[in-house]
Amino acid sequence: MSHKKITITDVALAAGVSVATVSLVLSGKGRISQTTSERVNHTIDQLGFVRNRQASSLRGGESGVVGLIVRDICEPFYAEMTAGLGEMFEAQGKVLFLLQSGPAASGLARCFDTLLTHGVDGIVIAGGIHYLDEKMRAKAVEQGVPLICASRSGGTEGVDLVRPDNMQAAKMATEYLIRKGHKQIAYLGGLGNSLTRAERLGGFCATLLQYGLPFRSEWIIECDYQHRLAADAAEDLLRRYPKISAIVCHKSSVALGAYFGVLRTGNQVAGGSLNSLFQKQVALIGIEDSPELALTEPPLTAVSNSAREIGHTTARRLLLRLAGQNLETQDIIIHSTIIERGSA
Amino acid sequence: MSHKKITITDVALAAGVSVATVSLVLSGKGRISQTTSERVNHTIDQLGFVRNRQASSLRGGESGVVGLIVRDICEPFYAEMTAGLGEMFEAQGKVLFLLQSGPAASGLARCFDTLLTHGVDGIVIAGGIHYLDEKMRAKAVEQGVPLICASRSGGTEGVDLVRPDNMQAAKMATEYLIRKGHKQIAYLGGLGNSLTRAERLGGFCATLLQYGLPFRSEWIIECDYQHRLAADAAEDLLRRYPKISAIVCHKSSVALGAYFGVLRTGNQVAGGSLNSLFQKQVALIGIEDSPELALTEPPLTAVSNSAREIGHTTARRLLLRLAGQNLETQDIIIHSTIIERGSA
DNA sequence: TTGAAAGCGATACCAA
DNA sequence: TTGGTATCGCTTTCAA
Repeated sequence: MSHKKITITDVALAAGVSVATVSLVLSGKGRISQTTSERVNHTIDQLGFVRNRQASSLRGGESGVVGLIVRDICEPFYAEMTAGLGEMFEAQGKVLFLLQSGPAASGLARCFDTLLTHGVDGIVIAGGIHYLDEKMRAKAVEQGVPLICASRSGGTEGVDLVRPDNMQAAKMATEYLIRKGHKQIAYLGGLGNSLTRAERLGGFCATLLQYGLPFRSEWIIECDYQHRLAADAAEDLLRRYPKISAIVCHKSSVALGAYFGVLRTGNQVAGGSLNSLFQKQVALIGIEDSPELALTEPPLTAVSNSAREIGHTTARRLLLRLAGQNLETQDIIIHSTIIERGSA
Repeated sequence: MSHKKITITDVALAAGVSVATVSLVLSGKGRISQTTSERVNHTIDQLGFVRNRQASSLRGGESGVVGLIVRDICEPFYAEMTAGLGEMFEAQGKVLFLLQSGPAASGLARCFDTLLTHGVDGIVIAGGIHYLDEKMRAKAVEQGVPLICASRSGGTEGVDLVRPDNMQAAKMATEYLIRKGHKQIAYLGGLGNSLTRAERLGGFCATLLQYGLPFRSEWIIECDYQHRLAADAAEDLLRRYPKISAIVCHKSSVALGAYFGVLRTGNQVAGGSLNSLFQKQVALIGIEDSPELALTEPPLTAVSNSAREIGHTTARRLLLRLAGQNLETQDIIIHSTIIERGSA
């Protein structure tokens, strides 16, 4: 018993005007008299008419849909970036297709085709952008669909890219520790094949050099996303090199892990009240913030991840392209700020 | 210089067949000879043709699009549920519209209209479902668009709902503590107006009664999402009622906060090695797991949030409805499991 | 200011 | 097994 769907024809009939008029009222384009406009609008919500965007975009206009391909929406960074994107687009009356590419290369290509077939106006690729190949690029150009990447690390050719300034973030973190008087600083976390990590390490090392501090490669420790390993690694590092007085943590989960690692060594995390003069204090700072870091005692200072801002900026950039602007491809770098919480 | 878009007409022309034939090849419906089929397929990817789904769904078919309205994608629970939904739908060749309704009631209605206008085949509402009113319900029915809710707590009428079993989750958590020998158990976290909390409290109280344990309303403490407050609340609670030996935590962030609260009182969290016989041990258990809970020393036991499974189940249910099954509206309840980590 | 009519790209029915 | 063609709902000239 599905009530026959209401179309502009029905509206036109009921309002006693032509379909063309209804269409004009809908889009607010032609000059329509006050009275007609009101009458049409009235019949529209009397009949419960909903405009069919598929039909309108078929005829010529935009679809009002942008596609987002994200590797894994569960990663807080991408979740927040997605939220930022969504906010911005929804404010423009656009809506987001969300596809998850997963870890495999084939995922991206599959998502890409799906989006094209659905007639999106533009595509945002977030994460896993190294899988973006020339073939996809070409296809996007051919279809006239602008492409833009948002990622945690750099490295694409001929495509707009919005990303955090990993180097600057690490620099800020390191300088923060140095200004607090630390001279023996280690870097903990991330895996060797991570581009993001490479960039952050760059900032870390450069800052040490800049301040004339020693750089020791044994103080740069890999450890993967499993929290517990970060704690182990921190503990091990501190036991082996008791001189270390501060650690730059590759990401927030590592910072949290390191926090527990420090406690296990019997030392204190710097910033809290000094309970004992016999305990050494180790300072921690995280790159990429997360709410959990506010929780420890003392709470941990971190560098913001700027995920939401990256989302906003990406959306704005894509909107420019959609507006038909002919722009050079560009890397847009979003800076981070320090979120000081009292650890030092 | 946008290359004119390739349509099936172009393909038909190039392959020397009719558009009807191409369409049949595309959908694999009519019986087409091997040779023709191959020739068509060949020209298709020679010309780089991409099928326009807007056009096909206009004519009659499904759009292959499902709308998802989520209050805030940044909440890990909903992020993971979204991931589960996406996986399932993508496996069926469907794609997800993601809209964020935000905290306001108006948000839901706006998202809802947007989705209808875009011609989605079905709609999933995740979170904020108490804003779902009769008007929207009616509109969905009128448009023939199945509606389904996925949420953390119950309470809708006439709409399919997939949700966790909050009561059972709290029951499990409480029983877990009781079996470890605890008799003085408190409940910490959540706000009074939360339905989810009400359900969990129900399970908590029922279990206490069932085991003949005392139920004291002063041991049921509200505290909001700010982590730090959870620590304060736990500390305060334990100082005021030193008899309390275990706490059921409303969610994972509260559990983490409570962990620090316990430490501040000078007590130990149960499960670790006994450092001192003079310290009391307080057991913690979280409802809704999160990776951070594996991090503390000792790691915290929790009840799984089953977010991904809720996503899967919701998707399956909607797919049934899309397949035209005429089903009774139903509440589907997903059970939780204990993730034991050694705290007790 | 409004109306009539020609498509947009794909589908599906009816013929051939 | 294939080909013509009306049709989906809407936009957009061009006339009235």
